[in-house]
Amino acid sequence: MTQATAAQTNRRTDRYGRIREPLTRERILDAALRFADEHSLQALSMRKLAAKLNAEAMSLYNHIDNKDDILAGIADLVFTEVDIPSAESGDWDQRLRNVSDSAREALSLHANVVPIILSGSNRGPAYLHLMESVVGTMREAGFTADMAHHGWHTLVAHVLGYVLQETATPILLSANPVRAAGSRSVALADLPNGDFPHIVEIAPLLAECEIADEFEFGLDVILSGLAAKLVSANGD
Amino acid sequence: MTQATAAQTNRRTDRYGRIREPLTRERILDAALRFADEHSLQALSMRKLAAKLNAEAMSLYNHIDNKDDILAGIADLVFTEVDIPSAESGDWDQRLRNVSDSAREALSLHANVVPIILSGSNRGPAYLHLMESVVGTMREAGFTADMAHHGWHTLVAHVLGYVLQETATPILLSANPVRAAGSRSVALADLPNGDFPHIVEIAPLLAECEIADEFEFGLDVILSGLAAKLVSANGD
DNA sequence: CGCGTAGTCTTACACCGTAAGTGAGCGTCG
DNA sequence: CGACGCTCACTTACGGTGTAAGACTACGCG
Repeated sequence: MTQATAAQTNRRTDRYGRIREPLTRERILDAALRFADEHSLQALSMRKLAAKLNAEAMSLYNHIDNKDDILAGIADLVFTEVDIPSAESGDWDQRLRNVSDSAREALSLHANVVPIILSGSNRGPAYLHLMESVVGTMREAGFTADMAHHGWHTLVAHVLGYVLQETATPILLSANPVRAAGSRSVALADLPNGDFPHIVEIAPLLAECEIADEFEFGLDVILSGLAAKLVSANGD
Repeated sequence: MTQATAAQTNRRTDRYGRIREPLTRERILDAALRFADEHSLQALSMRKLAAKLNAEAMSLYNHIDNKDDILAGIADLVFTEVDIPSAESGDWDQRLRNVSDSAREALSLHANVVPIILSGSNRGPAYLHLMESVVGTMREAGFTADMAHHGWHTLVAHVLGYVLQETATPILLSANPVRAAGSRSVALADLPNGDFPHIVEIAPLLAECEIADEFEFGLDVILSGLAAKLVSANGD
């Protein structure tokens, strides 16, 4: 049963005799991720996704459980793109920095998918692989299991929190107003200066800042904080 | 059950003569938040929300723009519940700690709403008020506008990142499997021990840990990091 | 009284996720 | 070879969604 020949004979023709690549879970998830990247999550529907694959909506269900399955699938696909540093690629803190940067980059590249990841209910193999690597790095660096656990949480919070701001803050700065609970519309441009002096003051910084630099700033804070804990623990 | 007389003049009767409280933006958002808390965001539909208010779906549109407006509204409503410490309530770092804690608590109390907040597109007046207070606290503590800007981002990332994990991690620990990109199902319980030794090692910690403590751990790291930057900046 | 206006309701439309059932093409076996 | 059964894409259908359009009702005011 070689896979190769199996795939070959799996080529089918549609009812009009045209040769067509068979549907696969992989092909579906791939198309779904591309669709989400190009358009938006909201726009991703079974029918439209199927159309991209020259198929009908219901055909997808032969390969995936339901739409949530697709969403979880493309979320994990994103984690697939995170570079996991090899064990010999530097000190523990450098490795953590690298993997954090890579994760941030992967998430940023697929900003539309971020909400799925943020809503949590999807921890696939790629995510677990990443987690294993990070926790392992810390353990090998000498952190106790408890500290590694803390460190993992802190790093995840940092990465997710920043990606979040990266995808979200532009809205605050855009000209179109933001309506909310008080039934009032607010745009940063026309904030009543008297009410929000400090926001107005840092508004230019918000607008022009490289979020990547912000990210690095916070990562520094966290990694040096962790290093300090490591030293003090070893010292005792 | 007699209604409050305050609303007396606004009282209307429906077509069958029954007295009914008139719809308001406030009442709608209130009901929407309660509905989301009790059920889920997915379950929140215009028709069901209207039903809760003894009205029809289309009636809601007299008071709100569209469903997104409702979502943004309840997101901002959550920020309304964050305690903003007064200027005299302690040192800057204590105030930042308090407001961070309060924000985390408010978000945790409305876990179902968190995805809206995380998806970003909603920065209402309550959010701005909160932001103003935090940035103001830092500025008054002596941070430069630039540093306050950094600090704001770091704190937001921390709070959001943690709330996220608080609402998400239980799933990793639950018994039901997680399917993802590789078309494999994974549950923490039956991870192949050889493949993920470090995850397995800290699994009990993940399961039993108080996320609130984790949060405090990271907050310590960040606040002390900020304090260090403040001192060194003043020193120069 | 009659008019304007604000608020609610009914109806309708296009679209959604997906349950159920149909049928075509293939591999396998007698 | 013919017949079976399996895989998989298809069609159809159902109950749900958000919301545009317009009809109706009840109120405040001149």
